[in-house]
Amino acid sequence: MAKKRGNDAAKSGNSSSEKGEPASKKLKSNSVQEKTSSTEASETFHSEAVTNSGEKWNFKIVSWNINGLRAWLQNDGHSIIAKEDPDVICLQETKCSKDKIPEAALNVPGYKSYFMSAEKEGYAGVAVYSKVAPLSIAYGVSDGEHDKEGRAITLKFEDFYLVTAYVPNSGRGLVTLDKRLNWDAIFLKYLQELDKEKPVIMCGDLNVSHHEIDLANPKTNRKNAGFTQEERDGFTKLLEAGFVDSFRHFYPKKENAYTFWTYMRNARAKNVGWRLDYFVVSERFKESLCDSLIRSWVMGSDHCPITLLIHTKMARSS
Amino acid sequence: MAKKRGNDAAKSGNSSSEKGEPASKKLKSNSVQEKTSSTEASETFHSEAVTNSGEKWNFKIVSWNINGLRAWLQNDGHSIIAKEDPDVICLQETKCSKDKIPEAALNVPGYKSYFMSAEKEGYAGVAVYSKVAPLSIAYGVSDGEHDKEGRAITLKFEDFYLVTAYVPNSGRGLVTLDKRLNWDAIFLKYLQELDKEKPVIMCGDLNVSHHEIDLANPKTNRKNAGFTQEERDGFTKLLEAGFVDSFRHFYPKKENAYTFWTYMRNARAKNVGWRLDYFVVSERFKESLCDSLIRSWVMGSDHCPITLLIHTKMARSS
DNA sequence: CGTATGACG
DNA sequence: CGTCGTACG
Repeated sequence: MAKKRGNDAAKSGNSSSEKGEPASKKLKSNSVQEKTSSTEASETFHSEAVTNSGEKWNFKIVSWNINGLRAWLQNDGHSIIAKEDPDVICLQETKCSKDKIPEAALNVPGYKSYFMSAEKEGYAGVAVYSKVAPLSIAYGVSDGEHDKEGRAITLKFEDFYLVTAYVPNSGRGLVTLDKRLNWDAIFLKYLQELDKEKPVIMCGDLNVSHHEIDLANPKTNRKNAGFTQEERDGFTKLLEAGFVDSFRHFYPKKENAYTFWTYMRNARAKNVGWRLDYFVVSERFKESLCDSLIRSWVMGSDHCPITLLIHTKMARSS
Repeated sequence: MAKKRGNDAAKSGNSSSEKGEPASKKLKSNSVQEKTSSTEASETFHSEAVTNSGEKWNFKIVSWNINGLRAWLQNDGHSIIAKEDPDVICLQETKCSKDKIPEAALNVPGYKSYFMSAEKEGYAGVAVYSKVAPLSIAYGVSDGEHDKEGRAITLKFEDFYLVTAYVPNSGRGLVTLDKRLNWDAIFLKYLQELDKEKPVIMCGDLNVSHHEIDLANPKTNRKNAGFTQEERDGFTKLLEAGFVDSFRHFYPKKENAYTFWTYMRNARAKNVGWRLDYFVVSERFKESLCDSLIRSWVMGSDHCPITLLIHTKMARSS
């Protein structure tokens, strides 16, 4: 039977505490706003977010670039599933061929699991766990070259498509920028095709920080992978095609909000980071959004998980 | 000026405590023999050993397969030099090209250093540190193929040659047994040539356990690298050519005396080991030997160091 | 800096 | 199991 969520998660305090500048987002009148002033994230997974029309969230999606499934398991990254209890969790950079996926990752109680690995050992790879079995599932983006690299999985649900992607990194010295720009074009078309049928929720490591606000050192990274004009333009083009950066939808001016910190130079402790991970949704799906959150305190990878809270009317069983 | 040793090292207790079955070796009458019964090594570097004719040791040589110079430095293997204060220390498997040797290993106060690295990065390689500058030094064994792999250094001293060697491993499935047997023949000739001129002290990782007593699991290793009949025969041939296994000279029946334990299966804690490291000397040099010791408690590699105590009449400065 | 390979032991 | 190398990020 369909289960309502959001309600039962109600507790005192800390809801919406990540919101520096709530924008198009309505806050519940009784929400506690302490800890709201700084850029600090509160270390809770609780939220009472609602849609613009006041419907409480009842479906949660997590996305996380885990930088190696096996290391992530050892680092207890896995525990995010118990803590967030998401309906769907999408993982990028599993770096693990299918036959080497540990039992604990293959069979997660309560979830169906889907994997797409790269041909190259220990490279790229994505995975999805879903409580609800999708109507159908598709691997890749229908491109011979990109699909060798295990970069996308699409789940068709009743009222939306969910696509998770690990977008090609342009590399040191931008040696693979061409591959990346080729992906951007192909991927946009892919999303547009899906969008003709149903609203799309696309999430993952998009390997770009869109604007200066989206990384700690915009000035010095203009020529570096993840902040070249070409990559930024690719993202702009995506939004212009009728999609929305859900985090900026809720927090248009929030600074110091990142999802990736290089392991080098103690960057995470200093919050010298990049926002590379996104939930991007079809324009018309905005009305179903309740919140878009960055779990910046969650360790286990050089990226942190991000969480999307939505209200869906589709039947859900768990 | 020449400095006498052995004497000044005198302390109470624990001398000769490694000796399970003292054989051709004379014990000092006042030596304490507690801890002598078991196979346990006492954790001391002290000794008052003398030659058959009663001359105290005054020259100490250490040999150690360190399994990676840089890791060994990090594991504080380096501290053996302060603890043993050897006149010469020979290292095998430095796994480090010359240009990558850390400063701390290049310049050891009180020692001259000599390195022979393999062409292949991170493979094999040997090194020698000596307080006394040798009369001359030679790298390799005058063989084009073997000498690409950085496997031997020869130091010419007044009254002996010191050769250190890292003998080729025959490999899993004995894939490089041929290379190994080729080495054995070439190396034996090389030693015999030196032996014509002066007595030879040869030390290092010979990658063979000679007899069943020299490894924990002789039955199951008959077909494995380090205990094949061919490798054992090679060692027998070396001894038949007029050389002596100094450890067996002193301890002909001592069991459970090993110098290598695989990192796998907790082998070292269980003393499931192999005696692969040796001091082999010219027959006529026996009269200069004071002791041949295994420092089985010294950590920092999957091998432990071994120590040779000799009496030399050559002038020594320090 | 850290997760992956693969060679070697 | 652990130390190397290289690729990748």
